[in-house]
Amino acid sequence: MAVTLKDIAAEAGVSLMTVSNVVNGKQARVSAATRERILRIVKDRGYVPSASARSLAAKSSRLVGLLVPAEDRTSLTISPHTVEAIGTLERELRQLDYHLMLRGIAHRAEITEALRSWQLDGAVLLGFNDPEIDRLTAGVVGDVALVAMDSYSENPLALGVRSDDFGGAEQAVSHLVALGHRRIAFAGPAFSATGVVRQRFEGYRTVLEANGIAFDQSLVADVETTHAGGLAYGRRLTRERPDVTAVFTTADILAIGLIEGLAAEGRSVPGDVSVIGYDDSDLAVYVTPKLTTVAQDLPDKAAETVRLIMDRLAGKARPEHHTTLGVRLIERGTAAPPARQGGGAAGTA
Amino acid sequence: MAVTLKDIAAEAGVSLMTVSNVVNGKQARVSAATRERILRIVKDRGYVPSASARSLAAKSSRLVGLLVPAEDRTSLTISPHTVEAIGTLERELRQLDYHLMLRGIAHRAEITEALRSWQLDGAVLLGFNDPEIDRLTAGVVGDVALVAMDSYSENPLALGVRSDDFGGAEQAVSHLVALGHRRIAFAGPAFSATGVVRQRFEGYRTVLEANGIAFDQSLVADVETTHAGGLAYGRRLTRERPDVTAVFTTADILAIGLIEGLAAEGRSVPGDVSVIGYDDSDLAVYVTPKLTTVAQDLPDKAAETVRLIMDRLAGKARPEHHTTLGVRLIERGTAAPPARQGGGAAGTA
DNA sequence: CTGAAAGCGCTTACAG
DNA sequence: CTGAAAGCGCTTACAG
Repeated sequence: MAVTLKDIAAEAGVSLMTVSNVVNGKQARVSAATRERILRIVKDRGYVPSASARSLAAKSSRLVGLLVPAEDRTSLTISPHTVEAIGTLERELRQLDYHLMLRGIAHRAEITEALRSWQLDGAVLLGFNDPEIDRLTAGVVGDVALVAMDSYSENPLALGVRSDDFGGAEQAVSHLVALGHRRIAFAGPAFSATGVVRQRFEGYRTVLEANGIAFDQSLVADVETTHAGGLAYGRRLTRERPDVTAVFTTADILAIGLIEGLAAEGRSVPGDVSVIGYDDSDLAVYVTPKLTTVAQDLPDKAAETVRLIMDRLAGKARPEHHTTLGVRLIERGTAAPPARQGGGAAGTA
Repeated sequence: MAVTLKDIAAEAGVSLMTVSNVVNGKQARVSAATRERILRIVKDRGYVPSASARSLAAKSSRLVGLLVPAEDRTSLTISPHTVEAIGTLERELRQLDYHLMLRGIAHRAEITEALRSWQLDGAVLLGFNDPEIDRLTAGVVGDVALVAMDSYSENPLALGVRSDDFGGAEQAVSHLVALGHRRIAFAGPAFSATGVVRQRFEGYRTVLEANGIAFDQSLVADVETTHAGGLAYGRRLTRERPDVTAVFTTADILAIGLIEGLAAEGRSVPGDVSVIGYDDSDLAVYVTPKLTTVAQDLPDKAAETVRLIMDRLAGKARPEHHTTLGVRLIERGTAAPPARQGGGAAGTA
């Protein structure tokens, strides 16, 4: 078997405890000489502490879960925009000597199971919507340090970290208005009373109002956050609302599909229609023209998430409010003045 | 604290052991009546077994590591093409009641550490290159069930699962030759004697030879697998080798950058130059024209990876050979006959 | 500054 | 079919 604390203790001629203290860096409790000798042996023998023994004996597992919704027999849907978060989460945790367990959640009970079975110190909820988070009770999550990314739930059991979705929408739509657009559509997935998409919608509506543009419910489109969703919407929009000169979307991928759908109907971007995306994913610069979009700092969001978890673990009080990170509009090539507004592109070039 | 085996045993009036047997489904050892009674209580009390206690006592942790190379202070580089694999890996494992631990590896010693500290039953190596895998010794990895994805290493310590890279290149380059191309470049990252890129290169070279096309070393370009890498290469290629009419690339992202670089120099795809990508990532259909590319079945690869690990855990003999999965060329819009070959596009339209 | 004891929640032989 | 004992490798009080 692998070498254990006992082996090291025997070789060093000290007790288990002393080795344990040294390994865990409780310096004050061991003389420098002893410490160095033990560290030598630990290194020579290639001792690696047993995490399961440690979790069992201590109250801490040094394990954080990354919980992601998943259909039962289905793979995790990891959107391109969450991938980046995963990598950063892992790094931040690794640097603090924590480990990341990735777990798909098909039923709510699996949250409890994941948390309890591995005695997770904390967990981040990625991709759950607000109603799901609202429903979390102490019975389900115990008192694990929980952080929900992109949540607007007021459930005190799960701290929220998100970016300024309302402000992002404001920036995007203001930009469109400043360019001269008046008939601006909103395209995103169905939303409820709360959540990321709702916030962006409110930002959109607020800017319209502030600029004296009447809100038109028929300009709000329920579009799935996929390329196909955007594409279908682009065609539909051309047929049903050729008067629309700009669209604010809730995701780059949707915006890119939209642009293709528009093109399929002979309408160019930004010549005939301006389009603004959201996320500033890598994709945004791979397409032509490059996408004007709202950028959020994912690494920053992930780092903040880890910080919140660590604060909670360190026994700090729960913060009063959610954490909101800034966003900014990245102007590229898909938003322009409504020069040739209306009609198809075919005869206008 | 949470409810334990002991609590259940007490409530059911049986021994710890009996509950343990029931929970672990060792049916033969407990009467049906007792079993049902225990199961009831387990459910009512919401008992969740402690994974750390179990790993400590048993020889199995039911934990599989996903080890990914990572610079020290850097996030994991999760290429879009590996993301899909992660999701599928998680699902397959979850269905078998295993868990996935995601771990970035900065130094080789961290592999040992990850494996030993959590007593991982198995691990998949994702994104390591062949020389790194060659260097793995029993001292580093013990006898954990190890599977390296996309590896051509002959190291018996890490079984390999990959797709038919040689064949994929053959299909792509044959297609180009059939279209009438003779000056076909190869663009991919630097490669050594073995590995994925080397295989694709050999496939490329083999097809050229089979068709009586002299191999030209100056047509083999060392290009980083990024959009920027492809873009720079596109510009360079136009200036230095305007006679090239087709490029076979080792990644979609590189191909997309290449197309943009070509366009920046006034050359169109596929009008002036044909381009074939690799991976059939989502990206491939987001760009215009849609990318002709070689598709590999990532979910299948992930499933096969899990199967190999489980076989090893079940004590089956190590397979004789690596597992190789099929690939296929997806013809879309970036490969066409070399109609207007040579020169820039500006005056040829 | 260092140590002996108890215990974390399980499973593994081994008895009956 | 069921149980009492030992032990997995640690940490946590508590003594000295």
